[in-house]
Amino acid sequence: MEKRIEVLSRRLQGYKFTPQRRLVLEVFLENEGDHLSAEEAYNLARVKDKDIGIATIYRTLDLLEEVGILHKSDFGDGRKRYELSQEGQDEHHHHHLVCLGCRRIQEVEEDLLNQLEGLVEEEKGFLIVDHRVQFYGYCRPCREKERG
Amino acid sequence: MEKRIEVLSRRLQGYKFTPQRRLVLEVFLENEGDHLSAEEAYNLARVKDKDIGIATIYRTLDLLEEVGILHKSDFGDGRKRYELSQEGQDEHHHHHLVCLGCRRIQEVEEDLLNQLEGLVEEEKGFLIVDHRVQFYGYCRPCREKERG
DNA sequence: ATCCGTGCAAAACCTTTGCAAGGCG
DNA sequence: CGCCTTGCAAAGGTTTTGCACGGAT
Repeated sequence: MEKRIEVLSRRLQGYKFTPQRRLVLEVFLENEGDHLSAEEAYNLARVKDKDIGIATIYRTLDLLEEVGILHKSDFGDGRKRYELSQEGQDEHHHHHLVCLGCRRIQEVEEDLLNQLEGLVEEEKGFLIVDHRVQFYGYCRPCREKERG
Repeated sequence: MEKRIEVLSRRLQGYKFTPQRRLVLEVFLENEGDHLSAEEAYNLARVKDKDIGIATIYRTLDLLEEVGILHKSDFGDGRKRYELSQEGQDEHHHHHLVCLGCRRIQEVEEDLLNQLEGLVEEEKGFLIVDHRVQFYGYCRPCREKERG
């Protein structure tokens, strides 16, 4: 954990690695795989530093996204969400499963969209630089609970 | 146009077909294919009725979505957008091209996602009931302007 | 008279910004 | 000192809500 924080913090060259910024980073490392909203990150951070401000959270999220540590998403629930960027991933292939039951978000790895993208570029002359794919439905636990 | 309005208005059974609601419907019919935000719809509606209120627009958009006349989307630009639902379309297959240059949104018809959806359901046990696919990039006019 | 729908203004919600104070080289 | 960062509070942008008025049944 210490090691990972240290490695990630190197991307903050030119910016100070303040206790608050470190704290936000910790929160995301401790909740890896989660897609946290600013408020959620704020609440988690406040457990360790009750004086941290929400504005600092927003500013830190912006910063961490700018340097590529976090990735911002929007699932249409009225707030932006952030997740730890996967190392070595080219930042372009994100598929999310948004459960309409529990609102949990999981990821899918496959990228079968490439052929579709090729078609679109060819037919529409539209140069694709990013895409967003979200599936809405019900995850296995929610489906089982429903049946139960 | 009159005919289409009359047909669509039948879906409002149980609700009054007021002049304001009719006006909002007209705006969407006259701008078919566009993805209008509440404010845009408001401005277009005000041309014909300068006294219409923004709250009425919001309430009407909700209502028209509820009865299936409009479809709501969120392209991550901080406001919800509405488009006329396509007749006979099962409301499930929307692909959008969001131009990062001019912010115009166009649609793609193909649905090559079915196979991907099948895979997801099989592997993750996630029952998909809707999806959102958005491509971000540059449309042909913007690319040509760039080159010029 | 009763509903429902409207317009206005206020509130709500998430996010950003201004600013004075703090931290640290 | 000078610069960056912080926390607070205020402001901003979008959407929702409370409320009294008004029109239609």
